Amino acid sequence: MGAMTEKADAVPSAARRSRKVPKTADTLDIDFDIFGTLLSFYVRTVNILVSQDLDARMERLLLAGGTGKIATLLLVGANPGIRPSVLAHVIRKDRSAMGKLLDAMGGAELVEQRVSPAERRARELYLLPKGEALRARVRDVALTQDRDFFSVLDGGERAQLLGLLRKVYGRHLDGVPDAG
Amino acid sequence: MGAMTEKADAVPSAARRSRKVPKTADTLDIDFDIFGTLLSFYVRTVNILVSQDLDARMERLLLAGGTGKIATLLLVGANPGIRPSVLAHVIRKDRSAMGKLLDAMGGAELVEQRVSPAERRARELYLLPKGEALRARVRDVALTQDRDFFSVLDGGERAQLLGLLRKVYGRHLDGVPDAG
DNA sequence: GCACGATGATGGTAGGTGTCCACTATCTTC
DNA sequence: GAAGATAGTGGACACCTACCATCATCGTGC
Repeated sequence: MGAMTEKADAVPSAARRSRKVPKTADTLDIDFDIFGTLLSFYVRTVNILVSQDLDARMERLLLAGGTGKIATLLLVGANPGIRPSVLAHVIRKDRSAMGKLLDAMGGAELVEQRVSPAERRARELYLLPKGEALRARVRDVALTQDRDFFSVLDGGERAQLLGLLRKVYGRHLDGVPDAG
Repeated sequence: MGAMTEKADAVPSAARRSRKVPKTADTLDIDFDIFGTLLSFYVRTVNILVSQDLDARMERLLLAGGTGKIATLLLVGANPGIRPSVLAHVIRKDRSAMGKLLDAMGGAELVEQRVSPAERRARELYLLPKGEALRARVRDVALTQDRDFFSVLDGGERAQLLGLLRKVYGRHLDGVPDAG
């Protein structure tokens, strides 16, 4: 394909590979109106794009879906004993949905729940050996995907974007440390 | 509540209002591991937060859900005659899902589809009077919500975030103009 | 002029996700 | 000891995404 809308890049994302560009209409003269200024539109659409790309790369590791599975592996791995309610809070997931995901991951022998000796209502979460093994691989893929997907940004821009998103996240989520 | 995790802000977001902070566990000493450096995690979580806030503000205007409803109103309004396939592409939505949303919006007398005289396979989209009226109100709410939600950022930071997200968006979506 | 491949839209389906609520066990406060 | 709050569980429901098959239409090549 000529120089038209093709974009040179080394790593095709999942969105790029799927045939999405309409062929018999010009998509280059769209008037975005205020959309061009809405952060929420861009956050949403970039999220869709990065999620599809990440899911495509993870699908052989994680097999089935499970929004929050990656986050759970990584955060439980880094915080053995973390509670479902804390995990749900940090990743902004409904508590009962969190419980269901943990049940599924327990069934897959990735995570186990133990009653907290400090408080018998609460559970502590720990990775099982299969979970530890998967965590290592998920970590590698996640880091690589993040680097590749956002490679259009140079190092300084990447740090800027991270800082700004963290600032927004920190502002809207109570009781969460400044991550990093 | 003391100075603990309460954050001073003028406009409580939907996420802030819902009781999400675990009460009997410390959430401030979480080790984010690599998550603290993953743009994808922040993009995803900020998206959840901003979507919930936006949905809360829009719910009386839009009544039922409809991911893409806001985008459709604004983009069809700004581009009368736009095609479903183009719209789907720009907002990264499955074409058949786009069609279903348009059917629902047609049923609500917000949007109409006309066979394109240029190509009878294609449809052109136009807002109906109810859609135009709703568009005006949705626009106001969207602009206000965006300003309030991202108010932790100053003007320069906001412009930075917008520029960086646009750059990522433009890189991963073929055939889309630099919005703005 | 016709066959074939491509395109735009439509309809159907399956699976996954998010949200909310009721309930139980447990803990704290009065 | 009662009452209210908390952590977790289970169920229900609505919504969303993704994919595929199908049809009408269009463009291209022979």
